[in-house]
Amino acid sequence: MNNSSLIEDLVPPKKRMSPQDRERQIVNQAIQFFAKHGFEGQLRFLTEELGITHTLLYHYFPTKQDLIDRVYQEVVVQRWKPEWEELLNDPKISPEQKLLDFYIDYAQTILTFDFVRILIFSGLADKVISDRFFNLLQTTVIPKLIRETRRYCGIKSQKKPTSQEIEHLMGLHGGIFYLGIRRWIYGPSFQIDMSAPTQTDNEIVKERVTSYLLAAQSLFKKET
Amino acid sequence: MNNSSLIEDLVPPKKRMSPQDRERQIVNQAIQFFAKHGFEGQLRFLTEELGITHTLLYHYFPTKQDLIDRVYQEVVVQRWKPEWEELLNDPKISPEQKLLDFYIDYAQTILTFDFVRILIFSGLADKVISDRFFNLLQTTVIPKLIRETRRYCGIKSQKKPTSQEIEHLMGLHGGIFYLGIRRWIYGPSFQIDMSAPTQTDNEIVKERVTSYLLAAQSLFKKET
DNA sequence: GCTATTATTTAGCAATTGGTCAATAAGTAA
DNA sequence: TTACTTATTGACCAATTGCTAAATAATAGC
Repeated sequence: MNNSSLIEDLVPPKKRMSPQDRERQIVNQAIQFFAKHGFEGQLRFLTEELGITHTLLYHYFPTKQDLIDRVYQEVVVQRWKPEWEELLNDPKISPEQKLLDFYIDYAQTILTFDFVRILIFSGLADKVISDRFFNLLQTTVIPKLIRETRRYCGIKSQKKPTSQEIEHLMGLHGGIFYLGIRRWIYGPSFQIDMSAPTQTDNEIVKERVTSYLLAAQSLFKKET
Repeated sequence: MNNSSLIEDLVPPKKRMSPQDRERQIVNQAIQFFAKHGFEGQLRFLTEELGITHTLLYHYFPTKQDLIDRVYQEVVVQRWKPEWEELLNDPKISPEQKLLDFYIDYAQTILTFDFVRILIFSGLADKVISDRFFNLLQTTVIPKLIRETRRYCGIKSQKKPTSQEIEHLMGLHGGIFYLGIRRWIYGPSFQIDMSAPTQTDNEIVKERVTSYLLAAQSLFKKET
């Protein structure tokens, strides 16, 4: 009963919360919840974790889809960085440095538990959010990445990317995304022996980008 | 009513089927069904597709889990080819040819709608089947692939694979698996422009393996 | 045709699940 | 204290879902 007891301070306050705080709390928990269980997870379990009744959840999000849409927004849409395009257009940076800087930041941004799993859950189900994300990729950074690859290889062509160039880039792209799949979907069963010294994500990304450029040179230099 | 009419022959017979045929029919449909909707798909919809009552399904598979286990077996476990190990141990084949032959057949084997999606669904959920599959990978082909990579690079070391070697291989492995993710999970939204000439899967795999070996040489030759 | 077997269906149950509505009680301003 | 707003809850609902038991009907063997 005594709200000022020390023990009570360790427990999240059960009193009335301001709508903003409560909504924030719900969304944060929902992100972790849906990333873990998928969008078919039962809302009653989510509210159980939150320590509220499921009725209160419906007060903030009238339908389950409303909550899902909000989670999509926060996890995927808002995570896209417009500065990636600026970086790739910066004339003061060399092609290899651009690719490296981009993929290191890209990897750090998307290789998280909630992003990887929610993107995959979306792809398996309605594809709404994965579509939007990949549209961004295809229309913005991919053409620039290929332009920089050509520049690195000393190719002058202004033609639109060939399927071979895109596929080669997808090899790199997939190799990096696969880090997230191993870590957040397959889980600990597919981890490398941890007793030996392991590389950091940045080191791994760097080696993949370097390998990509090296192979690009030998694949494309004969052309034009 | 006339069972011998030509039209009837085009429609699957609705009569009593032998237990073996019926079971086969159920399993085949269940594979496609679970691959499409995940393991939370409702059995009533599956039986609807089959044109039978859901009660009959329970006659053949007493619980849903029994059916799921059977699907796992057919799609993932039985798809593993023991001859992959033989191929990689064949002394008459060059390292690059081995890697190429292996990954071309591996890609053809696993880059299917049902395999890719069921493996991912499993990884997102209980991980039972993805664990088993990756254990096979880690204990059988991966060490051999790295041994052949070393041989290709002219490295004599007998030490167990380093994390750098494994990670480099994972770059290739992920790049190939990503083909399946793009095709069967993200779907048509992330397909390359089809108006231009595209590469076949075999051509793509070949270029990735070649790139992998080329990069391996420059990554590892300085050692030992 | 007759009968025994069994593939298949009809009817239904208990638990679950997304969602509703009126009642309650914690703050706030007077 | 009192009145008022509203965050929060308890009780409930219709549809769904994995699963069961008894009834039905198609087939094979005699």
